Amino acid sequence: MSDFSESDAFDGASLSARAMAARPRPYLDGLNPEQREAVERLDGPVLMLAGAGTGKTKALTSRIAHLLSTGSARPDEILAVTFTNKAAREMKDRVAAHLGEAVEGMRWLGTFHSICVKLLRRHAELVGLKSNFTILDTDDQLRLLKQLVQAAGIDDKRWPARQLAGVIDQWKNRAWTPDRVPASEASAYDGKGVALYTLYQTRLRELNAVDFGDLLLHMVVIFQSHQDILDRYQRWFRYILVDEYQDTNVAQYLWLRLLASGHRNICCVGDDDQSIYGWRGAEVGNILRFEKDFPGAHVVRLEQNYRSTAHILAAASGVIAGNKGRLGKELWTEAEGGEKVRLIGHWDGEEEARWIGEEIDSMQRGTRGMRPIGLDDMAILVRASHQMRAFEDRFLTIGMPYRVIGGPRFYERLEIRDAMAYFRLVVSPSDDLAFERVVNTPKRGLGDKAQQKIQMTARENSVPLLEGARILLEQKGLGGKGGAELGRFVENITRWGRMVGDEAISHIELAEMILDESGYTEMWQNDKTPEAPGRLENLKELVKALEQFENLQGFLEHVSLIMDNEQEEAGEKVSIMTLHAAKGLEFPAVFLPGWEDGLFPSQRSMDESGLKGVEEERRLAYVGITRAEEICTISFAGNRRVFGQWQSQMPSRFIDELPEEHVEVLTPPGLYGGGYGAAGMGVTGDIESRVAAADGYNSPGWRRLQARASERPISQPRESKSSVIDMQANSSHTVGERVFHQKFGYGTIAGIEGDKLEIAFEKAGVKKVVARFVTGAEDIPF
DNA sequence: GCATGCACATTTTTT
DNA sequence: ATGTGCATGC
Repeated sequence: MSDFSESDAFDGASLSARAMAARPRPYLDGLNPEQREAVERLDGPVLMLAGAGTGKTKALTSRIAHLLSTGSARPDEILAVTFTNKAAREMKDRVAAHLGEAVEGMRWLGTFHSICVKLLRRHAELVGLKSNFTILDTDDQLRLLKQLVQAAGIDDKRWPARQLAGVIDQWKNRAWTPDRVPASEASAYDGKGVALYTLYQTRLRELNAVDFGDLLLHMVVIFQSHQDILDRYQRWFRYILVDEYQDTNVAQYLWLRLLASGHRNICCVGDDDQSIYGWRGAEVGNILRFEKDFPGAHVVRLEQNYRSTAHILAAASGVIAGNKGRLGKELWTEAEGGEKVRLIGHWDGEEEARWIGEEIDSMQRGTRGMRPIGLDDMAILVRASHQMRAFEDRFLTIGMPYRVIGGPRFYERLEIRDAMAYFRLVVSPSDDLAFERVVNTPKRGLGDKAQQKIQMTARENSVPLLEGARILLEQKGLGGKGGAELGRFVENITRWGRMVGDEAISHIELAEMILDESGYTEMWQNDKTPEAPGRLENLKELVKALEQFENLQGFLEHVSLIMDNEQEEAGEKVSIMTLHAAKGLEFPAVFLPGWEDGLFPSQRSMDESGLKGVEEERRLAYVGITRAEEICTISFAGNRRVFGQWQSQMPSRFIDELPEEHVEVLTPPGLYGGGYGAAGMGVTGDIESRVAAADGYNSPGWRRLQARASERPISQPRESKSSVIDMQANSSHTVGERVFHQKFGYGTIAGIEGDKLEIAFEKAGVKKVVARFVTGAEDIPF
């Protein structure tokens, strides 16, 4: 058991601890034996191997409840780390459900990054920073690196700054400071990687800024070089809990190991079979090595699944069994019955999207004698985001409501970053990155030349850019329109800066004033692109978000780490997302399209990481299948447009790994039956070789699919019926009318069929769209 | 300083 | 196909 000599507070608290322990523990009810073990074994290292849908969060939150109610730790003595804000919030909510207000005391429940910010603000001076350092997002980071690359006289065409950013990130993920980068990396970025990394870190220090990677890295450095500080935290954090341990990188691992090395009361929860972030530095090795790192560790396996049918679990198990070096775990369920995993092949990607659209429609209406499934309970999970396009196009055409999960997040949007840069500059006039971002946005006639002059003046006087601009103007170094505009800009920023602490104006009014008087709002009002109205809407949202903060500084402080302000629009919708984004979610009905070699598993992953790459892709397949509760439909297409070129596709190798007895092969309407030639309209390329490729493919599923399909006549897809254009249709639209569509922008109506409009879009080409998704162009409020 | 055209690449993504 | 980033020309 654990080493209690460390804990001086414990004995004194034992009376209250005993009293606490005597209280009922409702949170233990409803746990299965394994969960209960994971909850009750508080001391010493514990590895909770929690398969998909096995009640991991329940066990984790019950464990926290147990720690608190047995008096083993006070709320602020528990360090509980997650990867995402969403996970942290969920954990907090669920602990609150057990314990009520006590969660508020859990100051150390959060993401790796948010906890490190708190710690680093306390000890910033140890790494040459002030405690009010700013956190750069990836955008700022890239612009900074671009400047350094250019200053070093490097051809950034051959050596893009983006690549350097990647290299540095990977190094930081491995907790390598510039002086610790191993010699084997010397050739990185044309041999100049390490030098530029050094330069970059110096520049960050000058700017009193850190990037995301630094948050962890700096704390590891501080812990490693200041034993006294480490000691303090080792004693303070009496219990450590880590969620999604399989996703930790080296820096995070070192950070945890340092903190846990005293009492070793660390409980890591994870699933090696769901490690899908190797490409961004996660080390599956961390979880595989746990028992070596923490000798005597107790391993608990949660294998009873409460989510999916037996067929779905068997299919997932069948696939993941192909991986080597697993910790070993097999999901099982008490639930009986259920449909087999469904497998279907299509002619091409568009056909696949059309079929899935129809399938969703029929599931929603409860045809085939099944209970209807709501759109919110269905999801399409793709390997790569470009696959989403086919579905979006199709759904817009048939009027199927959908939502895309992931994509650019609120605070990553252009207009939000611009607005934030204005706020940053007003609050801290020395924020050069913010200055650069907005000095010519909206256009103020300040191009490269003018900006270089500002840079030069600032450098000569060793002052920030804003101050440099002021000096330049005093020296009459910039005339004409640009000079006048710059003068107004500098004067405005200064004026707003004085208002920051002013009682007479709220920070919300100030924010509105900044956006209006800078001309930023106006810029978007004059913009006629389809995105403009949305951007104005987002700016309003941003100002609204300010209400929850006392002042601008407080707002800026928080926003840098909380980038997940996903607001949920109402209404039943099918979800479309990547497999990565789906981790942790579940849906009664799941569609897994695009199971073709090269797409999934992705060619790039295989090329770059070989067998390791395939194994990570296989885990992705496992994650995908285990998202489904009742119906899981896997599909692939024989032909797909890849980078604008038609390519014939081989079904994914993972399809062959599905256990046949748990799979039902569906027959697509009129597909392979007539052979390849008959259906090959509009398809370029070598048909013979595709037939040969298909013949060479001998999986049971494929052969059965071909055999069954050949018994059926070829039916035509519905949409290809010749379109009767009815000018008299009872529609509020007329042919020739100019209209606006949220997604496709402006266009002219070319034809009307019932409730569908055929529209020639200016940008997006000719599309058929359901009429209610379209407004008259004049109705758009500009 | 800005608009237009051409080469280019193109997975997955949190903080 | 399609968007991005850069170079060229006005």
